[in-house]
Amino acid sequence: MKAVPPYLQSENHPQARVCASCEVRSGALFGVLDPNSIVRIHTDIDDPSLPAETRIYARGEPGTAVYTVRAGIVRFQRLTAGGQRRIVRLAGRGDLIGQEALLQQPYADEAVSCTPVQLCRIPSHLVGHLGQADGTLTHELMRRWQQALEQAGLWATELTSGVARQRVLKLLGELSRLADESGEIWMPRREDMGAMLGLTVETASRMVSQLRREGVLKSLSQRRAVLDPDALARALAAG
Amino acid sequence: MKAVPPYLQSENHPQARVCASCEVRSGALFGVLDPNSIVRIHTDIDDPSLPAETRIYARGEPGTAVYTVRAGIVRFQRLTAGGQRRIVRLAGRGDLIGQEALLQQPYADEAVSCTPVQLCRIPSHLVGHLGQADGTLTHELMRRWQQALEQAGLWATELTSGVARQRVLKLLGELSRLADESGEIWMPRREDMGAMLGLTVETASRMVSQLRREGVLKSLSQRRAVLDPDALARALAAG
DNA sequence: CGAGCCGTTGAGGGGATTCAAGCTCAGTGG
DNA sequence: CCACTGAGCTTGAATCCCCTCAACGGCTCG
Repeated sequence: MKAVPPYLQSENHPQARVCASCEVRSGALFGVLDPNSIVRIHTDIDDPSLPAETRIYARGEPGTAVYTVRAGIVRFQRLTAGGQRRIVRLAGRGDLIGQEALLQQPYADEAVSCTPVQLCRIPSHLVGHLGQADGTLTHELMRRWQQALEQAGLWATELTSGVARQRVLKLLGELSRLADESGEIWMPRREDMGAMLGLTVETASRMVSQLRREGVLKSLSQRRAVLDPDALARALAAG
Repeated sequence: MKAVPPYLQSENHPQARVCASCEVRSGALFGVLDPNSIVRIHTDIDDPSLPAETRIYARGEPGTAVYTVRAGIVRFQRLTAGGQRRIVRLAGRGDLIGQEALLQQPYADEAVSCTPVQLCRIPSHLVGHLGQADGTLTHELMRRWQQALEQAGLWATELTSGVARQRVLKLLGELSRLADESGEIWMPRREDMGAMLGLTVETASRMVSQLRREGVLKSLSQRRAVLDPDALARALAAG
């Protein structure tokens, strides 16, 4: 039988319930802090809900806060030296974004909501000087960093090479891993798919249309779709 | 006037001098540990020199050690689901590789030496449980993680989109940043260039030959070349 | 209902790939 | 010393895939 974490005992505090649910979803990033820290955090963190296509922070902006994604999908993007936009990876429920703020560094990418999102905004000064902070927290943070690096590698290897059809198929696979429990996936705008895969809007559109005709994909609305996992797997295997 | 770090005082120990030079080059990753830790480390670390094209570790292999690159160039690569090799990024002098070992995780990528390399092999158990370790060390480690993530993003944005000529030019720019003080750069095998840029061997070769004819590049040997920085900049700007 | 954005589809051209053939160069052994 | 060898590099020709340019339709919103 698991003991109730200290910060769940103060249920009267309005922020407590938010953090509780957050704890469930994000793997207890701050569940290891001592009660005093938790009380301080409860009073200072914000949990903004943002509409889709809202910029959370810009690349190069001084990093003042780190965020947990409680719901929705966030994209990280950058501008090429040539001025074109590239999406580097996506973050979903439970992911930590803007960690570089904890190092007093400017944000490395621009972060934009792809869907309506619910965040947890934690001012970086609250986490304090990381050296003095609790060891389990820093360990967890490093785990997050490694996870992000792994993700970046996966995107780089799987989504930037091969023919257009394969790239789109692999992206659909990734999107299904970010899906909520409804089984529906978020469908990016064609321009965003292009920026993720290094393709043009037209090519992305052609591939999606083709897959829809083949029954791999069924559109529910402009931004929602359902996949046929078997058909997807078969199409991927067919090379 | 800077005080002599503790581990430099035991100059009689053979490993001490290696670490001293390592400290200079890698930004004092372990310069912050207390003297006792340093002594322990001196006795247990290894500083292997490996020829080119040697695998340092494999993807998925249990991570038992972290390495500092003291000299040479290391590539991180992975296999696509389709079985083709992709190079995700490069590491050079002063970079830390295989950090995931510190989290008791398997290595995320395969690491292979591109040139003869000198490494510093630090068994992960020496760094101990990161939570209990010195705060400055964990802070420095997190900085390294962020640096790797930034690099990965740069590779993803700059080297995987645009026409082949531009990609090769940008790669040359990156290689010049990894160059030693001689002003010569390491020229990858064409197959490796392809794996870095998502191009075929032939296309990579054509682009290099073209740039050589234009005077952007001059080959000294199979694996060494010198760049004309101005010509490179002009070619990049010409779009 | 017009405006604007987004998605779709078509036609044509261009750039990368594919397939194929020489070439260079370092290493080997006669 | 030099032919032999094999791996890597280069170049050519043909094909194909993706990009570019363009037009059109659907949808939302003022």
